[in-house]
Order: sequence, then C-alpha cells, then structure tokens
Amino acid sequence: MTKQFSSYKNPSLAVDLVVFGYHQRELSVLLLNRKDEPFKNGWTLPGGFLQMEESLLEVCSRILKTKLGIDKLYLEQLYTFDEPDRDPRGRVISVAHYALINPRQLAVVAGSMANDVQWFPVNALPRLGFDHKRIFGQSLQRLKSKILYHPVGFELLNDTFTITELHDLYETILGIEIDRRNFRRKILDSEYIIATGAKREGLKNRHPDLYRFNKHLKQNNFQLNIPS
Amino acid sequence: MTKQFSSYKNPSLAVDLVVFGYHQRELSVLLLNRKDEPFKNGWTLPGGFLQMEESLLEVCSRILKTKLGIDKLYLEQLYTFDEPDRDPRGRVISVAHYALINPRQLAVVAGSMANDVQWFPVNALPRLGFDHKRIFGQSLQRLKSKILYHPVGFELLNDTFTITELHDLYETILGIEIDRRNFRRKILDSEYIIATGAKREGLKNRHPDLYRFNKHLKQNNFQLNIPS
DNA sequence: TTTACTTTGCGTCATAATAACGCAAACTAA
DNA sequence: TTAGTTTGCGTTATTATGACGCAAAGTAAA
Repeated sequence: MTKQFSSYKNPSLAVDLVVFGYHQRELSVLLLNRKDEPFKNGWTLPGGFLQMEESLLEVCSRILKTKLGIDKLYLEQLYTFDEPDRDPRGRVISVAHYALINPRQLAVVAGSMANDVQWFPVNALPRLGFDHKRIFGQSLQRLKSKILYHPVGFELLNDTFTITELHDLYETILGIEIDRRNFRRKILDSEYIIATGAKREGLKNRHPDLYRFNKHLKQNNFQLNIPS
Repeated sequence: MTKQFSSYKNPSLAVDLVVFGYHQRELSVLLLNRKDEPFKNGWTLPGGFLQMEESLLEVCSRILKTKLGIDKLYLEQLYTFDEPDRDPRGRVISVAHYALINPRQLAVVAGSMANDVQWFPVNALPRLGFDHKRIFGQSLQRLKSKILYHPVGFELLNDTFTITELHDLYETILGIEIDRRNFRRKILDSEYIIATGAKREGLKNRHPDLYRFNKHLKQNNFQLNIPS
C-alpha cells in the first residue's frame, strides 16, 4: 500500500463510469488512457475518488463534466465492486455507474475530446486495467436486459428518430436480428413511441415517419419480450 | 459530525441487511432494536461497518452470524445508498444487501433470538430509523420482480415442497391472486421443479406430490410472466 | 425520365402462449 | 358415512408471436 492511502482507516471510495454512445449501428464505450501508474499508458474506464460531502452522482457529474464537458445525461448506478485486490494501490471500493449519451452530446464530446480519451466499439475493446473489464461486461449485460423492459435505449438516440433507427439500435445492442415488421408492430402497439407529425427532410408523400418517445405513458409497463 | 468520524478523510462504509423469511403465507423481515443513539429503542435493519481488508460479503456474513447464528444463505447486493444526511452521525455510505432464509434456518433463528431482534410482517413494519424504510422498500421491489425471472423464491422454502406451497409463496410475495392451475402448468412445463418421487406424510394413493428445484437447468431461462 | 433496386408501411396466417374455468379423484373432518 | 375441501388434469376461447408477402415510396444510375 502506498503512502497515499496509509492514513485512511476505511477503504477509499471511488466511482467508475461506463459511458455508452451509439452512432451508425455501432455501440461504443469511452475509455481513458492513464498517464500515471498503475496501468500507465493503459486503457481504463473514467473514474474518480469520492470526496467527503460529495454524493455519488455528484462525483459522476464532476468526472463527466471534466473529462467530457457534458452536463446532463442518463446515469444509473450499476453495482459496487469490492474485491480487496482490485486496485494495486490499496483497498478501493468502487461504485460503478453507466451512462448513456445521445448523438448531440456525442458530437460535443467528439469536438472537445482530449487525446487521452477515446471511443471504442464494444466488440473491439483494448485490454483494460483494474477490474474494468468485468465492470464493463456487467454494464453491457445490464443495458442488454434493461432495454427489453424499460425504454432506456431512447437515451442513445436524438429526440426524434425513425422506427428504423430504433430497430437498428436494438439489433446492435442485443447482437441479434429482429424482424423489422414485428418490431414495428410491437413498438407501435405499446404506444411508447408516437409520431411527431413531421417527416424526414426531403420526403414528399410518405406518412409522418419521425417519432419520439411518449413521455405520458408510465415507463414501467414497457415490455418488448424479444428473445435473446 | 461526532468525534467518532472526524479523523476519517473518506466517508465510512457500511452494509445494511434486509433479511426475508417466509412462514405460513407471511413474508417477514428481521429488524433490530437499537440500544444506542441515534434512534435508540427504535427499529432498524441489521447492519455494520466495513473493516479494512474485509469484503462486503464478509461483513454481511459476520453480521448474520453474530446476530442470528446463521451461516449460509442466499445473499445479494442490492444498491448503494449515499445520501449525505442518511446517518446523523456523519457521512456513511451503505451497500445494502438482501438475504433469504429458509424455514430450517428460520427455526434456528427463532430459537436463539435475542430480545432485541424481531420478525415483522412486511405489511406491518414499525417506523424505521435512518433511510431504512427506503432500503427495505427497494429490497421488496427487487424480490417481487426477481422471482418472476429467476428461481430465487425457492430459497425461502424447504428443500422439498409442494406446488401449493410454492404457489402460496408467489401469491404472498406478489400480493396478487394467481390461478392455481395455470401456475401449476407453467412451473411444471418449465421443468424448473421436478418430483422427488416422495409423497407427503400420511398420503396413500396420490401421485408423488413433493417437488424440489431442478438444479440441472440453467437458471437464466426461468421466466414466469405473471402480470403484476 | 426511365429503369432497376432498396426501403418502408401495412397486412396475413399458422402456431404458441395465456387466462378462465370444468371436473372428478383424493383427501379431511364431522 | 357424509359433506366439504384440496389437488391433479383437462378443455376452450382469446391473445401474442414469428415468419413472411406485397405494393407504394424512395433512391441512384443510365
């Protein structure tokens, strides 16, 4: 244990963040290239230590703001990881969270991104430091199962979107093929997305085909029942 | 903030436990009557602080062993609660877990139970100290949803049980009526429970009607799909 | 503009899953 | 012995689902 931790009587508390972004049928995660030991020059999830008087969500916001310049996004606590040897510097317990950012925010991030920050497709991750591979895996697992019973996938899309975009998102995240017409029927029958009345740029005769999430429905009835 | 915490640079880490027991169509939770301030003489969930070098599950085991004299049981991490004012003594972050104990263990507990420990039916809880009402509520919520897609309810029953007992358990936990015959068909079709070949004491001509959980099936396919 | 190709919205149909409920044999208690 | 309850096993109508057809709308190249 290094000097940094020797004065603590409790384990240190940290948060780690799995930030998901989606673009053109690709789900990606944001990783950080470490400048310091341990895992110097290696990739890890962004994270940070909890200060006294700071809530977990505040730490998350602080990290996201500092590293990405982003304010509001979908954020959810995932799990608390406490293996005694998960951090070579000493006992650090990490409350992992995952975040979903939409295309607009993704663009902001891309514009101002430091060169130690990088997007990686979830299917092509580099080796990760600490126990971050496990944390990432569990996040992806959660995301996969959650989109089936909670309309959380919408957070990865623009405010308005086409059904095809939503369909592609689901296929990408779940990694399976979903019949386009059955998906359409299910999602429209549920009334969780509704037409905006608008049509895509350039379209002339087609019915309205831009949709948005219906915020007036209780989100807890959402149920897609797509086999995994 | 009291002296006890003033030397820490990090928030303290604790665990709180929601211990569920089931008996005769009643789901109960184990509560502790506090001897000390804060909430002296009030009821709270059992809990304890994390020592350096101790894992979260170890703390849970330690508490359960000390307070209840019980060793092995179903234990699952629930959520980490971090509201800065959740503990009047100072900043304490609690990783809540919930546990399920079976009738045999419940009997052991009942036999050796200190008078500061008591079972309360989940529908008749006393006022709880700290933010424990919220923790309890979230545990019950989790239990309710989890038994629908994971065979976790079995942990509250004996090794062998009748379908009726299982049916009653589900009705009790979910707080709804479930058609006996449809429940039977679903649970038997799924093959998650199988006949033991034995019959209940005293029965003569009836088919085997004692069942046990089928451990040979992958538990992740369990799906009951009962409307809530 | 014509032509060939792709995308999208809407519909059909066979099958599976589900909810509601009937019934008689096994069991229990008076 | 009798009356009432519990339990196992069915049936049926309705709904949900998966698989797929098809034509209008849209796109891109000649």
